Amino acid sequence: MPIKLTFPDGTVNEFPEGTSGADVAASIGRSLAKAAVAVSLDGELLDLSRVLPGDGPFAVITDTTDQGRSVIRHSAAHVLAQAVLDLYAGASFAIGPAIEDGFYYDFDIGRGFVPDDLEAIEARMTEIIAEDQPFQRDIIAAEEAKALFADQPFKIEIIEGVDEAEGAGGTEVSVYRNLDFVDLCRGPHLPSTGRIKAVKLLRSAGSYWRGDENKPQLQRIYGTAWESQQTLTDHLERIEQARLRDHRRIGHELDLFSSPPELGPGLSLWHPKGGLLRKVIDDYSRRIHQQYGFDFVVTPHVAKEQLWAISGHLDFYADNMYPRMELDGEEGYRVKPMNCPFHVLIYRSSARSYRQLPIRLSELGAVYRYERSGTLQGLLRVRGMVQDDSHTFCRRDQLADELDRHLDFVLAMFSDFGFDDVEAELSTRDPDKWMGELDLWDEATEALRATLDKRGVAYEIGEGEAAFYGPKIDVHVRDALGRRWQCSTIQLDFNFPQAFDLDYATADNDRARPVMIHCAKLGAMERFIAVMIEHYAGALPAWLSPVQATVVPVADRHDPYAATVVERLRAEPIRAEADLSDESLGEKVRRAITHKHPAVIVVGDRDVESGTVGLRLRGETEERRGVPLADAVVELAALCSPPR
RNA sequence: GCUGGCGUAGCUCAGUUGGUCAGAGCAGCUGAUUUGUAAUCAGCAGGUCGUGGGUUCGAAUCCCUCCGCCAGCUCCA
Repeated sequence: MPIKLTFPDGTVNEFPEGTSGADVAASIGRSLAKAAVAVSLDGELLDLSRVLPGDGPFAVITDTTDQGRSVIRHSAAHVLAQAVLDLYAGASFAIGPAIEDGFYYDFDIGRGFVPDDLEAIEARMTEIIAEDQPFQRDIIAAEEAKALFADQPFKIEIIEGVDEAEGAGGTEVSVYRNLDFVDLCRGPHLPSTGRIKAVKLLRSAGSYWRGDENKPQLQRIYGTAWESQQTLTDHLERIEQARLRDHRRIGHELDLFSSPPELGPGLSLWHPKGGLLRKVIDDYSRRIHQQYGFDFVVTPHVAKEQLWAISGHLDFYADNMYPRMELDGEEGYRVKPMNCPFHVLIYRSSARSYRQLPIRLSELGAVYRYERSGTLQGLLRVRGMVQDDSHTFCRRDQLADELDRHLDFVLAMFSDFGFDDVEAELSTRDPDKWMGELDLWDEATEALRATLDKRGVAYEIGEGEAAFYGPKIDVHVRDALGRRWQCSTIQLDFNFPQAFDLDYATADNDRARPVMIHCAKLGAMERFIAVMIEHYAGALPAWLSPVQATVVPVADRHDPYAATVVERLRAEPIRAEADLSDESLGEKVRRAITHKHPAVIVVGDRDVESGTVGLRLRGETEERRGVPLADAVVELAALCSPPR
């Protein structure tokens, strides 16, 4: 019986029974057949050589698509495992998927891999690829597979766990062979190893079996594979570009902050330029919080340990808190890892009425968390940070509107900072770990979903990912290099109102419990600034630049005029500085440009005479001479004005 | 915390069978230069080669400890 395939263009084509994906690709065109790495039938990816089992929507997966590359990388992972098993007697192998931009495979060879190992492995992989070994798919009984992998404990565990993702399911499992190497795998794979045109091993690192730190530690090798040497080279170039944008590097070059070893890991010092940047962001933050109806509060850095017991932090967060401080004749104190208990105490400081709600308490609060040493990462993960934190207390009937307001706020804020590409994750109730009322959870989760839909934000659902005390939305921004960073979180909290027995008087003069929304907008200032630096490669938007204009006199005799220009700009106010150092003009211009100053203003004889300046904005390769000072001021004022 | 890597002047780095190996560029300081848009010239100064042990006639170079940093795992703003 012929099979009917629906092509991506909507046409339905008939093929005789026994037709393979490769046959179909060849019937469409030679170049397509050449670029094909797999096919998809009814949403399922199949090897090119597989006989198509039935009708359905059909597409050829080519090697330049994400899906195609993932097939290449998956096959490369197999070749990696093959090479490691060849080279290291007694090695066991675990799992090896394709990941974004590459692949990895986890092994146990009784020790770690060192760089020389990677070199040897990559050389062996190159041989296997040159041999162009065909990948061959087999379905075998689970019992047979267990015999086949008798000396491979991780594979046995996968088979016994009938892990579909690894090709095991029920009584049968699929395996892929090339030469004498065989691996459990769902597929699909390239027709042969020779189709891996470019591969490179990048690094090794420890990883835990099943991602569980209580299970054995394996050695993971990361690599990347591409359809051509050129795309591999381009990828490596992108990695290098990312390295050049590293906020630690740029932060030092622009003299924004430092983290000297004497200070302690995860702590940072903000130098004058960085301090100014912080101030600009703080000022902005206060303005927009005010516009969205938040009130400002200030709370201390430490509190009695008992407070953290009531809040539940000692039960659930103690591992991330700095240890107790002993004081003579007093109970212990703890440094705050969060601001919530304080804001709750402020709410509770007087009797609340339904008329007062919602109450939105906001604070740029410095918090300290004892993060495990291995997790620290520049300013992206620190132990001391300032959060733009808020806690909103509202009635249940106000919840949907409040959530919508919070999300609107967050989106407006990111947009002001130049991040328009945002994605969210909606975390829902963990059926085994939750507290409170079921219908409130459902209502709140629906409200979160509705506001995401209303604002048109793309989101994924993290089923069961919510903390026990409430569902949440995490908002991620995508930077110029396509990397995703989590910044905001909008989180319902059903625990605090109960733990602190919060209430308000209803219209009927009953007592009701308020709902609480915890929200960090930019998140941690340290992280957000790091993300911005990498996003903009240090060239921050003018309104954020610590120095907005550098005035360069051509010769000493122009210094007084330069000072006048600076004064005029500062009156705007524009953050301007004159460079009166004993350097050549070219050097001063270069210095201003490499320090990413948004505007360079050069003044010489002609400017002094006619009240003009030479203006060169960031990104412009040519200067504009003879611009009247007044015009330049207007232009720069517009350029440098904050969005709110 | 775990695995691997790294740690030489403020910064970027050279220094590989352990024996003038303590160097370069940039930054800094001093002097000269007064310049019209991405590096003016010269001189000077600057490091107990992360820390503490050990091996050796001799260690930046080999071994161990600790500290810090980087990549990843786990976790997460």
